[in-house]
Amino acid sequence: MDNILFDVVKVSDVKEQLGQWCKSLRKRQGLSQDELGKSLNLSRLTIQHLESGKNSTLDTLLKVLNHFQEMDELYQYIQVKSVNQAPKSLY
Amino acid sequence: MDNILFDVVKVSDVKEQLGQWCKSLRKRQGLSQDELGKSLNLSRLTIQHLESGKNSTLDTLLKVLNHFQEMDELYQYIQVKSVNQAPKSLY
DNA sequence: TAATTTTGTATATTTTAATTGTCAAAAATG
DNA sequence: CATTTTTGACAATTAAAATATACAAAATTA
Repeated sequence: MDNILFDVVKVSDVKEQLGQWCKSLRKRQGLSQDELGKSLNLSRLTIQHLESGKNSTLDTLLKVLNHFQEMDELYQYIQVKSVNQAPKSLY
Repeated sequence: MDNILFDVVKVSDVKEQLGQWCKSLRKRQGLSQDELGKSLNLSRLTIQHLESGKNSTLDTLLKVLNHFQEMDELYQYIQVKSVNQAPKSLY
Protein backbone atom coordinates (compact mmCIF):
# COMPACT_ATOMS: atom_id res chain seq x y z
CA MET A 1 0.00 0.00 0.00
CA ASP A 2 1.44 3.32 -1.06
CA ASN A 3 1.89 5.93 1.62
CA ILE A 4 0.20 9.19 0.69
CA LEU A 5 3.01 11.18 2.29
CA PHE A 6 5.43 9.90 -0.33
CA ASP A 7 2.92 9.90 -3.16
CA VAL A 8 2.57 13.57 -4.07
CA VAL A 9 3.57 13.07 -7.70
CA LYS A 10 1.12 10.91 -9.62
CA VAL A 11 1.74 8.62 -12.60
CA SER A 12 -0.40 10.96 -14.72
CA ASP A 13 1.75 13.93 -13.65
CA VAL A 14 4.88 12.24 -14.96
CA LYS A 15 3.21 11.26 -18.22
CA GLU A 16 2.09 14.85 -18.74
CA GLN A 17 5.54 16.17 -17.92
CA LEU A 18 7.12 13.71 -20.34
CA GLY A 19 4.69 14.98 -22.95
CA GLN A 20 5.68 18.57 -22.27
CA TRP A 21 9.33 17.62 -22.57
CA CYS A 22 8.83 15.96 -25.95
CA LYS A 23 6.76 18.89 -27.16
CA SER A 24 9.39 21.43 -26.14
CA LEU A 25 12.11 19.42 -27.87
CA ARG A 26 10.08 19.35 -31.07
CA LYS A 27 9.20 23.05 -30.92
CA ARG A 28 12.82 23.95 -30.33
CA GLN A 29 13.66 22.41 -33.70
CA GLY A 30 10.69 24.05 -35.35
CA LEU A 31 9.15 20.74 -36.38
CA SER A 32 5.47 19.89 -36.72
CA GLN A 33 3.96 16.75 -35.20
CA ASP A 34 3.54 15.44 -38.72
CA GLU A 35 7.17 16.03 -39.67
CA LEU A 36 8.47 14.38 -36.51
CA GLY A 37 6.13 11.44 -36.97
CA LYS A 38 7.29 10.90 -40.55
CA SER A 39 10.94 10.98 -39.43
CA LEU A 40 10.29 8.26 -36.88
CA ASN A 41 7.74 6.18 -38.80
CA LEU A 42 5.09 7.09 -36.26
CA SER A 43 1.71 8.61 -37.01
CA ARG A 44 1.01 12.21 -36.11
CA LEU A 45 -1.60 11.04 -33.61
CA THR A 46 0.91 8.90 -31.79
CA ILE A 47 3.09 11.99 -31.35
CA GLN A 48 0.06 13.97 -30.28
CA HIS A 49 -0.98 11.37 -27.70
CA LEU A 50 2.55 11.24 -26.30
CA GLU A 51 2.73 15.02 -25.99
CA SER A 52 -0.68 15.21 -24.32
CA GLY A 53 0.23 12.70 -21.62
CA LYS A 54 -1.63 9.61 -22.80
CA ASN A 55 -0.41 6.11 -22.01
CA SER A 56 2.21 5.67 -24.73
CA THR A 57 4.71 2.84 -25.10
CA LEU A 58 8.38 3.03 -24.23
CA ASP A 59 9.24 2.64 -27.93
CA THR A 60 7.31 5.78 -28.81
CA LEU A 61 8.84 7.85 -26.01
CA LEU A 62 12.39 6.63 -26.58
CA LYS A 63 12.26 7.08 -30.36
CA VAL A 64 11.37 10.74 -29.81
CA LEU A 65 14.02 11.30 -27.13
CA ASN A 66 16.59 9.55 -29.30
CA HIS A 67 15.77 11.81 -32.21
CA PHE A 68 16.62 14.86 -30.10
CA GLN A 69 19.78 13.34 -28.60
CA GLU A 70 18.24 13.10 -25.14
CA MET A 71 18.26 9.33 -24.81
CA ASP A 72 21.95 8.94 -24.02
CA GLU A 73 21.75 11.18 -20.98
CA LEU A 74 18.64 9.38 -19.75
CA TYR A 75 20.48 6.11 -20.26
CA GLN A 76 23.27 7.30 -17.98
CA TYR A 77 20.72 8.30 -15.35
CA ILE A 78 19.12 4.87 -15.42
CA GLN A 79 22.45 3.07 -15.50
CA VAL A 80 23.55 4.69 -12.24
CA LYS A 81 20.26 3.82 -10.59
CA SER A 82 20.22 0.21 -11.71
CA VAL A 83 23.44 -0.97 -10.12
CA ASN A 84 22.26 -4.12 -8.46
CA GLN A 85 22.43 -3.41 -4.76
CA ALA A 86 22.31 -6.03 -2.03
CA PRO A 87 18.85 -7.00 -0.84
CA LYS A 88 17.60 -5.40 2.32
CA SER A 89 19.25 -6.97 5.37
CA LEU A 90 17.03 -9.16 7.45
CA TYR A 91 18.49 -7.73 10.69
CA MET B 1 18.18 11.11 -40.42
CA ASP B 2 19.95 10.04 -37.24
CA ASN B 3 23.71 10.43 -37.21
CA ILE B 4 25.47 7.23 -36.22
CA LEU B 5 28.09 9.18 -34.27
CA PHE B 6 25.43 10.28 -31.80
CA ASP B 7 23.48 7.03 -31.89
CA VAL B 8 25.61 4.66 -29.86
CA VAL B 9 22.86 3.89 -27.35
CA LYS B 10 19.90 2.12 -28.93
CA VAL B 11 16.25 2.20 -27.90
CA SER B 12 16.50 -1.48 -27.00
CA ASP B 13 19.50 -0.72 -24.75
CA VAL B 14 17.47 1.77 -22.74
CA LYS B 15 14.53 -0.61 -22.44
CA GLU B 16 16.83 -3.33 -21.16
CA GLN B 17 18.46 -0.97 -18.70
CA LEU B 18 15.07 0.17 -17.45
CA GLY B 19 14.20 -3.47 -16.96
CA GLN B 20 17.37 -4.05 -14.96
CA TRP B 21 16.58 -1.04 -12.82
CA CYS B 22 13.07 -2.28 -12.03
CA LYS B 23 14.39 -5.74 -11.30
CA SER B 24 17.05 -4.44 -8.91
CA LEU B 25 14.47 -2.32 -7.08
CA ARG B 26 12.24 -5.34 -6.65
CA LYS B 27 15.07 -7.62 -5.52
CA ARG B 28 16.23 -5.07 -2.97
CA GLN B 29 12.85 -5.33 -1.27
CA GLY B 30 12.91 -9.12 -1.50
CA LEU B 31 9.71 -9.22 -3.55
CA SER B 32 8.75 -11.76 -6.21
CA GLN B 33 7.37 -10.71 -9.60
CA ASP B 34 4.04 -12.13 -8.49
CA GLU B 35 3.95 -10.14 -5.25
CA LEU B 36 4.86 -6.89 -7.00
CA GLY B 37 2.30 -7.53 -9.71
CA LYS B 38 -0.44 -8.12 -7.17
CA SER B 39 0.46 -4.90 -5.34
CA LEU B 40 0.09 -2.91 -8.54
CA ASN B 41 -2.80 -4.80 -10.14
CA LEU B 42 -0.50 -5.98 -12.90
CA SER B 43 0.03 -9.54 -14.01
CA ARG B 44 3.29 -11.32 -13.23
CA LEU B 45 4.04 -11.52 -16.96
CA THR B 46 3.71 -7.77 -17.37
CA ILE B 47 6.37 -7.35 -14.68
CA GLN B 48 8.46 -10.02 -16.35
CA HIS B 49 8.21 -8.34 -19.75
CA LEU B 50 9.15 -4.98 -18.29
CA GLU B 51 12.17 -6.43 -16.52
CA SER B 52 13.33 -8.26 -19.65
CA GLY B 53 13.26 -5.11 -21.79
CA LYS B 54 10.12 -5.68 -23.84
CA ASN B 55 8.05 -2.78 -25.16
CA SER B 56 5.98 -1.93 -22.09
CA THR B 57 3.73 1.06 -21.58
CA LEU B 58 4.54 4.15 -19.53
CA ASP B 59 1.83 3.18 -17.04
CA THR B 60 3.53 -0.13 -16.32
CA LEU B 61 6.98 1.41 -15.90
CA LEU B 62 5.79 4.36 -13.81
CA LYS B 63 3.62 2.23 -11.52
CA VAL B 64 6.69 0.17 -10.66
CA LEU B 65 8.97 3.17 -10.16
CA ASN B 66 6.30 4.86 -8.05
CA HIS B 67 6.02 1.80 -5.85
CA PHE B 68 9.73 2.06 -5.00
CA GLN B 69 9.68 5.85 -4.52
CA GLU B 70 11.76 6.45 -7.62
CA MET B 71 9.16 8.36 -9.60
CA ASP B 72 9.51 11.66 -7.80
CA GLU B 73 13.20 11.97 -8.59
CA LEU B 74 12.59 11.05 -12.22
CA TYR B 75 9.86 13.68 -12.28
CA GLN B 76 12.35 16.32 -11.17
CA TYR B 77 14.76 15.21 -13.88
CA ILE B 78 12.10 15.55 -16.56
CA GLN B 79 10.80 18.83 -15.16
CA VAL B 80 14.20 20.49 -15.53
CA LYS B 81 14.57 19.23 -19.08
CA SER B 82 11.11 20.31 -20.20
CA VAL B 83 11.37 24.02 -19.51
CA ASN B 84 10.09 25.41 -22.78
CA GLN B 85 13.08 26.98 -24.45
CA ALA B 86 12.88 29.41 -27.34
CA PRO B 87 12.87 27.83 -30.79
CA LYS B 88 16.13 27.73 -32.64
CA SER B 89 17.04 31.16 -33.99
CA LEU B 90 16.73 31.54 -37.72
CA TYR B 91 20.07 33.43 -37.94
C1' DT C 1 -7.46 40.26 -42.28
C1' DA C 2 -7.29 36.36 -45.44
C1' DA C 3 -4.95 32.23 -46.49
C1' DT C 4 -2.23 28.52 -44.91
C1' DT C 5 -0.49 25.43 -41.66
C1' DT C 6 -0.77 23.06 -37.46
C1' DT C 7 -3.14 20.98 -33.83
C1' DG C 8 -6.93 18.71 -31.14
C1' DT C 9 -10.70 15.65 -31.50
C1' DA C 10 -13.72 11.90 -33.25
C1' DT C 11 -14.58 7.29 -35.36
C1' DA C 12 -13.24 2.89 -37.21
C1' DT C 13 -9.62 -0.53 -37.98
C1' DT C 14 -5.23 -2.84 -37.15
C1' DT C 15 -1.55 -3.99 -34.29
C1' DT C 16 0.25 -5.18 -30.07
C1' DA C 17 0.61 -4.85 -24.97
C1' DA C 18 -1.63 -7.04 -21.02
C1' DT C 19 -3.86 -10.92 -19.20
C1' DT C 20 -4.82 -15.81 -18.07
C1' DG C 21 -3.29 -20.41 -17.59
C1' DT C 22 0.18 -23.96 -17.98
C1' DC C 23 4.78 -26.10 -17.75
C1' DA C 24 9.67 -26.80 -17.23
C1' DA C 25 14.04 -24.76 -15.83
C1' DA C 26 16.32 -22.19 -12.32
C1' DA C 27 16.88 -20.49 -7.77
C1' DA C 28 16.09 -20.46 -2.97
C1' DT C 29 15.01 -22.95 1.20
C1' DG C 30 14.69 -26.71 4.73
C1' DC D 1 19.78 -33.56 -1.54
C1' DA D 2 14.80 -33.03 -1.72
C1' DT D 3 11.19 -29.65 -1.56
C1' DT D 4 9.35 -25.33 -2.45
C1' DT D 5 9.35 -21.04 -4.68
C1' DT D 6 10.42 -18.21 -8.39
C1' DT D 7 11.22 -17.30 -13.01
C1' DG D 8 11.22 -17.66 -18.15
C1' DA D 9 8.74 -19.31 -22.03
C1' DC D 10 4.67 -20.97 -24.59
C1' DA D 11 -0.10 -20.41 -26.40
C1' DA D 12 -4.86 -18.14 -26.59
C1' DT D 13 -7.79 -14.26 -25.38
C1' DT D 14 -8.78 -9.47 -24.02
C1' DA D 15 -7.74 -4.67 -23.62
C1' DA D 16 -5.69 -0.89 -25.36
C1' DA D 17 -2.05 1.56 -28.14
C1' DA D 18 -1.11 2.80 -32.92
C1' DT D 19 -2.90 3.81 -37.32
C1' DA D 20 -5.74 6.04 -41.03
C1' DT D 21 -9.06 9.41 -42.33
C1' DA D 22 -11.75 13.44 -41.72
C1' DC D 23 -13.03 17.97 -39.84
C1' DA D 24 -13.11 22.08 -37.03
C1' DA D 25 -10.47 25.08 -33.93
C1' DA D 26 -6.20 27.31 -33.19
C1' DA D 27 -1.97 29.19 -34.51
C1' DT D 28 1.18 30.97 -38.14
C1' DT D 29 2.22 33.42 -42.01
C1' DA D 30 1.67 36.51 -45.96
